[in-house]
Amino acid sequence: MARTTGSYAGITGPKVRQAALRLFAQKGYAAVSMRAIAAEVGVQAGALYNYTPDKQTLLFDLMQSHLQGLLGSVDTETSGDPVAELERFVAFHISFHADRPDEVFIAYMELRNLTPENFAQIEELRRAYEDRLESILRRGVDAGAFAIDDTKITTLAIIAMLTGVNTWFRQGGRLSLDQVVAQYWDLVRRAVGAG
Amino acid sequence: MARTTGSYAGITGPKVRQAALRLFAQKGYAAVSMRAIAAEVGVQAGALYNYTPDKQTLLFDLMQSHLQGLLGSVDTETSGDPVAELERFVAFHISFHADRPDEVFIAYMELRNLTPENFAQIEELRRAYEDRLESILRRGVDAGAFAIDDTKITTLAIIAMLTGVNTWFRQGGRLSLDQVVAQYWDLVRRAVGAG
DNA sequence: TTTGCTTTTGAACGGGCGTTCATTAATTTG
DNA sequence: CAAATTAATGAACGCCCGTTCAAAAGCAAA
Repeated sequence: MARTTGSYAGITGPKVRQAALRLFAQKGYAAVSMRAIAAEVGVQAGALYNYTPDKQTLLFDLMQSHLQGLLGSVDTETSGDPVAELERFVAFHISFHADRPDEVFIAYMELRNLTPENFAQIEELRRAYEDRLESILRRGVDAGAFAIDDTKITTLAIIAMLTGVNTWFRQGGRLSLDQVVAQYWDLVRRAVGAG
Repeated sequence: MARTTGSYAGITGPKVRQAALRLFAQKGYAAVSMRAIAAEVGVQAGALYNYTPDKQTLLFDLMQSHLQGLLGSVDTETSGDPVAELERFVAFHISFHADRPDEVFIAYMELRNLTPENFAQIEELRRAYEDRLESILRRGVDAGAFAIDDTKITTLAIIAMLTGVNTWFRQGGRLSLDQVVAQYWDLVRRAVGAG
């Protein structure tokens, strides 16, 4: 046998990414073999190399896509109202992450499985995202809207708190996403001393 | 060769645990071989099986010890002053975790590498710890000291925020541990509406 | 219908994996 | 000093790993 009936790169390619995403999130990068990914796609291991040069790049591409999507979706315009901007950020972060649990899990858990060069690139994207939040906080402090000692620490604290939602939130659970967002906005709003 | 000069179970045993701890934290459970742990200890792979029945149990024991230490060290007495109890909890959590970065990392990152039975046991310990915080929050709400909508969510949000310290805090960095504790206590105190 | 391109197979490569165990050396016990 | 116990070796077990590649089959264009 060789090429199989109905096989197209435009179909198999995305399937490979989806299978890798699911399995990496579920079992971890190191615990997932290329043969396991291939089995999930319904193909032999060798065929995966039509879609990625190697396993490491497959991981890196998944992380990079996720973070680029995150950076591309977060609001960047300044309204002059830091409180409103912060509220928007909180709602955006929780919603975006809740929609992509596997991507988020991988982006946080598999950093140590990146080569140093790939790690540096991913870290840069993450830092750029954190900077978006810190910029809101700084402008809020300057405007007298927030009472914060250290914007860097507060940035990291808020992001850790918000990302933590993904460890327990499930669609269809006790609380709707809107309710969760409202709860966390309450916590964040008061933590930064706004209102 | 066989038994080596100066070899004692009381020395090799802890070495095995330390090596596994360090390597699991650095590279991840699945990416660390028994041979790599043995090399770190300075022994052949077969000798490890004098100290653990298998690799899985080695991981489980590390997690269990950590969480039992956590539960055994957290303050359990109720003072009647929920604000003071919460402040104590924040300081304890940050300090205890800052002293044990490898244990914390493993306890959060390697959950998916536990067998279902082992996972259930670890989860029970974690939940018991979370319950300590939630109990403080509930008593504070009852006493009118805190303004919180949902104590369960607030518990998870606070723990995620505090544990996040471990992703960036390093001894000898820009901030001392006391400064970090003070910053986070500010954030938490205001988030729960105390003072 | 032939040609050329795309896609996959399946075998093979060298190597590492967790674990077991007979053997042996170091140490303690009597 | 002899016997018993402890702690390690090192080879072996069967198996899985990431990756490569010649060969073959499906498909599109002429």
